[in-house]
Order: sequence, then structure tokens, then C-alpha cells
Amino acid sequence: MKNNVNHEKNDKHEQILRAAIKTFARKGFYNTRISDIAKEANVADGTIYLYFRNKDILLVSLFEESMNQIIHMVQERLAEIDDPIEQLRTFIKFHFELIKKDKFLAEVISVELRQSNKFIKEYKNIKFKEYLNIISGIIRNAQAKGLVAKHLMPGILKRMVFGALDELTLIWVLAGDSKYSIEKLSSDATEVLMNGIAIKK
Amino acid sequence: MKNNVNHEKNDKHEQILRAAIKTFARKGFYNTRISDIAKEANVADGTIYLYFRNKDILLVSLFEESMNQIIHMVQERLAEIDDPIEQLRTFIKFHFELIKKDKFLAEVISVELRQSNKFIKEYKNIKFKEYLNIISGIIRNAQAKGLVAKHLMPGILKRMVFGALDELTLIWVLAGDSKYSIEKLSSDATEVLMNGIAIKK
DNA sequence: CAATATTGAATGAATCGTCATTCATTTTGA
DNA sequence: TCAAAATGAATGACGATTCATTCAATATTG
Repeated sequence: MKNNVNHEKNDKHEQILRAAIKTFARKGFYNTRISDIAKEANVADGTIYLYFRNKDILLVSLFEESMNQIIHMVQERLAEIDDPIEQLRTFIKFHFELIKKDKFLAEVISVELRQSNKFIKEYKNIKFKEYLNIISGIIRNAQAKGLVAKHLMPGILKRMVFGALDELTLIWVLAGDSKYSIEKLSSDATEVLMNGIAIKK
Repeated sequence: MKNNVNHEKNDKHEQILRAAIKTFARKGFYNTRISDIAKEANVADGTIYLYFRNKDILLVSLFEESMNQIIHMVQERLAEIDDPIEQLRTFIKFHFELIKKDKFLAEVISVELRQSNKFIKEYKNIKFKEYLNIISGIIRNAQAKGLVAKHLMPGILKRMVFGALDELTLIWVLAGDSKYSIEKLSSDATEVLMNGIAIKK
């Protein structure tokens, strides 16, 4: 069974990233030791430096690669929809599907993104901005069609939407939670945000 | 005798806390050295340990004491108002007044609270929960008066409100005041949240 | 085909700088 | 005068990063 592992999932890069996500989620970036990640990934400490320049870059790569995938997926879903109001509804739905699918990643993004954005110099955070701009894009379209009041600024609304969703993400990933189901979070969030943003007909 | 709380008018205690807020805001908790705070406060490194058991406790004290004051102030303001809808409006207004008044503190709370909540074991975060429960309290009253739909859960709404406000706080403290004024943030936030939560008459 | 050489991925112990915290000493002020 | 407050140099622990070495896979040779 040890013949040729090269065709197997011996992708160390991926293996280390997954271990990092899991460990950062459990202990937080600053309380995680490289040796913790190495142990979780079943590689030597030094191996991590063959794939990532340093600890900061490991976190940044994690964000970048994840956001890339997420952006791609959500764009795909939105492309099928014409009505901006329906797009916004879908965006919210999609958000909760994502956090359900990868709880550890959701936790790392929710808890560590602010810090890293502010304190890791290498990180310009383009991908995250791109993600937020999907929301403001939808809102601009809605405004053009008279579905959202024109005096509300898309740059502010996108942050409110993200902030609300992100805070709900947090209670779900931290509490584990028997208290609120993803479905209830999703439906309450959708109702409040749609009512708040779209013009009532 | 020397260490904790109730020597209200202790100059150094306050002096160190202010320096800590300023320094944490600039460099983040984990990138701040005790010696940085000492320098900012014009005291010796060791002096800080006469007032705070360790670095973690310094951050926790900062949260607790600030939240105490904030809770007290907001309760006072809300007490003058009967209508829960007006209370919610006032809560939002008050939030932005606060961040305008103490930008550094707003930044520290917004950026560091999640981390500390999750990773500092000593910290049970009672005060922050109390703050959030002011919001859910208002919403429960509104529901009792038929002003907010009963099927929306106050525990979810309080988080959405806080999340939205917190995210707007973040763009203001990080970007400086250039792009959006506090007043515009406040008015857009109020409009969206009130429309989202209150039943349209 | 076997023997040998080359390659580069992986290892993990050792290094080295960085602080949080301590405490012997000094300063303050009642 | 002396207890409390303040100081800041010294300590000790920790942990990111390095790099000499190992090892397995593949290539070369005769």
C-alpha cells in the first residue's frame, strides 16, 4: 500500500491549510503554535515553511484561497437570477449554506479577519472587498430598478448586511448551537434585511 | 489593597487604561508590548502590574469598566422614553454618539472583543451580554405592543442590530471620517433597521 | 537488470530574539 | 522616619524560524 502515494491526496499544501483552519478555529491565530498545526497536519514543523513563507502568510493564504472559491460559487448562483431582490435573498441563503458546510472556516473568517486585515502588513484584503462588492452591486442594480431607495448608500448597506450575517455566523459557530437553527437564523435574517432594504410595494 | 476596582479616583489606574486603549487601538492587543503601554502612560513597566494582574486582565478590565459606563448611560437615556420603537431609534443614535466621542475605545471593542471573548479564559463577558440584552429587551416590549412581528426572535434580532452597527463602527474608525460621516451612517442604519424590524403601519 | 548516483522533499532539534513578569532597590510624601 | 508606591534591569520561558541531515524516489550507468 505504500507504493506510489503521489497520485493519492498527498497534497501537503491543502493538508496544511485544513489543519491550520481547524487549529486557528480552536485556539485562535495568536495562540496557535506552528507546531500545533504541524501535529494536526501530520507533518514536521519545518515542512510548513516549504509551503508558506511564515505564519502570517499562512493565515493570509487561507483567507485568499477560501474567498476565491466562495466568490466563484456565489457569482455562479447569482448569475441565474435576474431580479436584484431575489439575488439578495439568494445571497443571504447562500451565506448560511456556506457556514453550515464549513464551520471551522466560518469561525476563522469571522473571528480573525478583522485582526489580520488591520495588523498583517502583507495583507491588502482585496478578496474580501470583492466579496462585499457583490452585495453593493446587487443593491445598485436594485436602485436602478426603483426597488431600493436611492438615498441609501450601497457602501453602507453592504456593510450592514455583512455585519448582520457575520454576527449571526458568530453565535452559531461559537455556541454550537442548539439554541437557533441555521434555518431560523437564515429566515429571520432574510426577513429583516429584505424588509429593511427593499421598498415595500 | 492596591490592586482592584473601587479606588475610583486613582490617577494611575485611569492613566494606564487610557494608554492601553490608545495603544491597543493602534497596534492590536497581541502586537502591543507592556512596555509600549508603559511608555504611553509615562510609567515604568512594573507599575502596570501594581494595577493589573497581567496583560489579559488589563484588556478585560478595559472592557468591563467601559461597558459599565456605556450601559449606565444608555439605560439613562432609554428610561426617558416609553415607546419601544423610539427607544430602538435612540439606541442606534446613542451608539454613533459614543463612537464619535471615543474613537480609540470603539476601535478596541470592535476589533478585539471577539478574540478576547473566545480566548481569554478569565473573561466571561457578562457586561457585553448585558449590553446586547438591552436591545432584546426593547424588542420584547415592542412585540408585546404589537409593534414587531412576534415570530422574529429577540435573541437573533439583537445580534443583527449589533452586528450591523458594529460593522459600520469599523468602517468609520478604520477609514477615518473621510468617506461616510457619522451622521450618514447613523441615518442609513436607523432607516434600514427600523424598516426591517418594526411593523409598517 | 542491478548497482550506484542524484535530487529534492521532509524532518525536527537547535538557535536566537522577544517579551511578560518579577523583585531588589529607590523615591515619595505623610 | 518609614511604609507605600514606583522603578526598570534581570530573568526565564516560549516559540517562530532555520538548516544540517535523512530518506525515498527516480535517473544513470555498465
